[in-house]
Amino acid sequence: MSKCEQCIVRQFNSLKALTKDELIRISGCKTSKHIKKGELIFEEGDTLNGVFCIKDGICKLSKLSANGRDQIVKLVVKGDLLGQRSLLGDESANLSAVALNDMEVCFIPKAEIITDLQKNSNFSMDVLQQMAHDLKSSDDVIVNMAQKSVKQRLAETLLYIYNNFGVDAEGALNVILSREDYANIVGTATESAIRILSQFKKENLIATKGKQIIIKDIKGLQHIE
Amino acid sequence: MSKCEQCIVRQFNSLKALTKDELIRISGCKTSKHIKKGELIFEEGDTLNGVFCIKDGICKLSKLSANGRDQIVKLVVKGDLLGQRSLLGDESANLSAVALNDMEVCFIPKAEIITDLQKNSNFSMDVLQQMAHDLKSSDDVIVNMAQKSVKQRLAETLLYIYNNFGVDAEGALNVILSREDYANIVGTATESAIRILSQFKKENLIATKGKQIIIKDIKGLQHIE
DNA sequence: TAAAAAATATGATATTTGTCATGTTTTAAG
DNA sequence: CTTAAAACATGACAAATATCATATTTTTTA
Repeated sequence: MSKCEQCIVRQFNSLKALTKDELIRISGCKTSKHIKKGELIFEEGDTLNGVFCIKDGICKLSKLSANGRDQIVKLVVKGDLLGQRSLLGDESANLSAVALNDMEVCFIPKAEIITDLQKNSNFSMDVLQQMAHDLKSSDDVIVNMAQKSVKQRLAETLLYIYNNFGVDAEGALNVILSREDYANIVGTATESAIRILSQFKKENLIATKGKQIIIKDIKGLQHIE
Repeated sequence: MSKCEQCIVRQFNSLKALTKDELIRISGCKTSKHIKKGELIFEEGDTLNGVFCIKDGICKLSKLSANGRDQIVKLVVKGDLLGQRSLLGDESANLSAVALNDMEVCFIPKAEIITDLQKNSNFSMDVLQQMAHDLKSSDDVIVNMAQKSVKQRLAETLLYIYNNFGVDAEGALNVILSREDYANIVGTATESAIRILSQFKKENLIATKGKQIIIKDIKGLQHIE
């Protein structure tokens, strides 16, 4: 079993604010887990007894809407922590988490995190900052959802993925999503997402090869409409 | 000048977790402010050097979208704290705050809050819980924006105001918003908001008298579409 | 590998929502 | 109190988006 105090991933999240001793203690009670593509990590309504630290892979956080459609609220990557909110609020999970590719995650029991939050103010301040930042992003997403067209939102989603997750050797986006996933991020019908992607392709903004998407004209995508 | 340690309002927010000594110290450096209806409290991009504690009144938090329209992200009431996020993230304000009626607010300098967050873990845990809860609400708003029709969102907004801000002696909503404000909450054109409110009136879901709105059929509004 | 299932694609059409125009009512200012 | 400005209201039409139908392609399963 790998050790937290030697894990590079923690540099990307609030765990970096923990002391060596705290990390060693966490290391002793954490569990590692391999999760396959498509697998459910937790579901809306589940009680989470700890947080997940993503060592590798990507997953989507989504919520079932009253009309029966899934809304993807966030993509979570290597280095992110998952489930702090439910833990802090002492509420059941508000979102479901599903792996988009094979993942490596560590599970840290609730009690450990709470203890450290109470004792180490560097840690709690870091978590607070992280959450303040998340709240700001959420507000921005709300504004985009409310004020921008489906076409603009889809273009921004492509650029978001491009900027945050990068491309492979052929220039294709590293995150592979189905058209349905794109529709569920943007909040539209799957057919609409397919149609708009086809249109982007005709207009030479992107190129596609199966599920792979290559961004060809960043400025064009930035200036939709 | 009133004293924080005797102020009832603090029971509604995280300041309740402060000790008596901390409250007395804050009391000594806070400033009170009267804000008139329609006045700007702070604007997107402003640097906030503290937080506002709302003693009385209601204000709207909004953000200017790229298309030039304001999106109202949240309504803030008596007891709420305003501006923690910008303070924590050390970023400029992401939203503008405008008073919807006459307000009484106290301004607490940044340094005081930060000190208490670092020294009093009860306080920081309470703020963390509050933010976790806010993040959950934000996710719910995103899902609603993305998946529900304008009509449903407007109905939910009316119910939200009804449930959270109550009604006066005649049964009219306590919060008085313009049709434009409603449009900016829901993320639609002002004309569309007006049209839908007219329709609700025809269907006997609400009654209106100028800007006043009386909710007549809660279940009807809950089951739009 | 063949068959079944799922994902992608596209047309036709209905519904929702936005925009522009124009009139009326309410509110604010002098 | 009168007038100007703002807010409200509604019609006509345009644009965006959803829905349903039906192929085609890709992926999965047996």
